[in-house]
Amino acid sequence: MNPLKPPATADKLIAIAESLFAEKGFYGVSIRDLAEGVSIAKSSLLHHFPTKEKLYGAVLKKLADEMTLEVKEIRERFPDETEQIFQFVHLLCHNSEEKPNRENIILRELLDNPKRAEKARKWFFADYFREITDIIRSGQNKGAFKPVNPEIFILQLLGAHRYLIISLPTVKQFFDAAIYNRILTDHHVELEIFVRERLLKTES
Amino acid sequence: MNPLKPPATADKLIAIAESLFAEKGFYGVSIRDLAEGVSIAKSSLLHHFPTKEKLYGAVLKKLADEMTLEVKEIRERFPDETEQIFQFVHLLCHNSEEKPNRENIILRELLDNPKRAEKARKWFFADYFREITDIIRSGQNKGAFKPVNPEIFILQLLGAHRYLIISLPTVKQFFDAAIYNRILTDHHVELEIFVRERLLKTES
DNA sequence: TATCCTACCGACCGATCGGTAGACAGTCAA
DNA sequence: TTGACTGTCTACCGATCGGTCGGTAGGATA
Repeated sequence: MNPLKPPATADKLIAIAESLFAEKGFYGVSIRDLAEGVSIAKSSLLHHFPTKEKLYGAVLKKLADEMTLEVKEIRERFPDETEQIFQFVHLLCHNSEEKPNRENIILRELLDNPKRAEKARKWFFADYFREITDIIRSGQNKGAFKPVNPEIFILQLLGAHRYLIISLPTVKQFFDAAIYNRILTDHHVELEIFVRERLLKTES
Repeated sequence: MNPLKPPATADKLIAIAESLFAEKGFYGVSIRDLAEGVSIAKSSLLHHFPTKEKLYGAVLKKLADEMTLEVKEIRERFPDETEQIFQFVHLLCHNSEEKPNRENIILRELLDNPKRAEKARKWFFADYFREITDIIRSGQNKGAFKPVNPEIFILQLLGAHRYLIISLPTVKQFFDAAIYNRILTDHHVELEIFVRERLLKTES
């Protein structure tokens, strides 16, 4: 709780929870598994996070905060919206290699959220989604982007990326082994082409 | 088991299982829930499907068979690959309204499959995926399609669609209520534009 | 010294999990 | 009429679930 010197145990719990929830989903992981993952007793886990739901929420919040910050940094560092959107595509592809758990957890949350929404759970990724669509709106206001629906465009862009990422372990058998290493780079190029053709008004 | 006169109970179990697994995932549904859903005792369910896994597998097989058949019918009915791929996009959007459970189950299976693959589980949607990518390869052989990677192209197309569909319940708050009814049609149009720009060699 | 707080523990709780065993009624063929 | 088979039931099993309980060690405060 103390932001100056946070106890390492809570952070370790969030880390192992991110990994296990990504792999098996909320119901597929027990708090016993999580406690054993950081070598403490189950009741000690419940001292830090009084319910399993609270720990899951902490994982979502940490992910959402990180991702929102990344987009905000792009918007501050690059003044041009065209540059911003290509940096965002680069960020997507980069993070899928560096932090592969993210895509799994986000998709699981999208699948489960409507059911949990009854309990007045907030959607943790609302700020993140708003930041990205704001890039589109800003570029459209300056006349640089075509008048696509920002939300639909971003959902299709995120979907084209995330679906491929989570499918790779399953469908990689369909790819020739020789070209398998090029899939991610080819995919990255395809996403950039998609952005260029559907969003940019001027061809370079 | 008897194909001539299948007992209605097994079919009802598959139907309720499709609905509940789509909503809550494999671990989020108990065989008690499923049995109660068709008003029989839990042990009666286990008479028809000796394990929960077997029932889940039956659901996946039924979905995969239906979807593969739909694509095959398109390929038989329309000789032109360009027509086939647009019919396929239409099928995607149409089924998301008619059979909304499908997208959820398929995405959950993609998320969980790598873990279950250790048990030598086959991937039920392999034929389906092969049928669609074959459309691309066939069109490329005839010179009608650009030389995109068929698997990457289809994964991006499926992803752009399915991700938006499963996101809608969560993100619809971001859409203006007045245009909410137009989302699915706008999305359909965008998918067609994506296919036209990335796949077709000739512009109409 | 006395008190409080944080982090942790083992033991235990009621509920539910997937799955088994055995009985019973209906159907149908020998 | 008998016997096999099918579909259903109640009762039960050991294991595990998320969570509570009382208590302890140690450091900070007074």
